Amino acid sequence: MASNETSQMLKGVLQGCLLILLDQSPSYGYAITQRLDDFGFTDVPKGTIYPLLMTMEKKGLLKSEFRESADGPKRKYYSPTTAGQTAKHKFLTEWQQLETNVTSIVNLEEHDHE
Amino acid sequence: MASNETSQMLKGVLQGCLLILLDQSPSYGYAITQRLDDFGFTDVPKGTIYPLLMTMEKKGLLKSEFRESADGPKRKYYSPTTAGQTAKHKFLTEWQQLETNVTSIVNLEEHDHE
DNA sequence: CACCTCTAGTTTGTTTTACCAACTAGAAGA
DNA sequence: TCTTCTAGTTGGTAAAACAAACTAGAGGTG
Repeated sequence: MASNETSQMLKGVLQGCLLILLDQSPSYGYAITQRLDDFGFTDVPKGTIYPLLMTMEKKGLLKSEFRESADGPKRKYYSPTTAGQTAKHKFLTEWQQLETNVTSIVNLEEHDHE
Repeated sequence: MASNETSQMLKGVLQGCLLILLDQSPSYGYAITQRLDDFGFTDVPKGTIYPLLMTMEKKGLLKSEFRESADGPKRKYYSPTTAGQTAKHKFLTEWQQLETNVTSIVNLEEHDHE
């Protein structure tokens, strides 16, 4: 739970990131948490990831399937539906827009320190 | 209210942006809404901006002062406190972190379309 | 066998924050 | 007088991240 400072800024972004990752390869909650870690999202708690996955499935963005595991309980693999892929593309353009806007404001700040 | 799609992703980001803008030059709610528009945040509703400014003042991040206006009601000018400037710097590093992380995931996606 | 650890998922409730809707009000022009 | 633009406040709602408590399987150690 190291990165709870950026917790508010995560909102909406996490869902988009999951859609991209799961579209690359279907995966399950426990593994996704570890994979997010590789991308700098250190210790996204399971209290965040599991409910999000379930909500996204309810919304019709993801579909899921249980698969047996050799060393532990069953794993619930998620992958994007067609609607999920549409949402993914929507996220990509929205993120780019947000990034552009915020960067232009942040640049104001940086030019002060020259 | 055109950009309510990105509404969730705005969370936490807006406060940081206001701190930067108000540190450049103190301003009041109505004008800030228009200024945000220049940076691509089109039509951030006043139901967002006014309560946010008040909350930030309650938190001690902003201070305010009423000034007369020649053509309308009084204007409440806001500017960052010392705590507000600290929060601004914190936002800058947190935003950079988030941007880096999301970009690395978004890049996965873009490499697929080569 | 009892206990612990790692893996894996669910559920309930809380907090933060953007936003809507309704309201008050001043100044200027038709 | 009425409308429009400017300017701010208040109350309530919805979405999303997160903590905490719970259930469980598999494997190892004392």
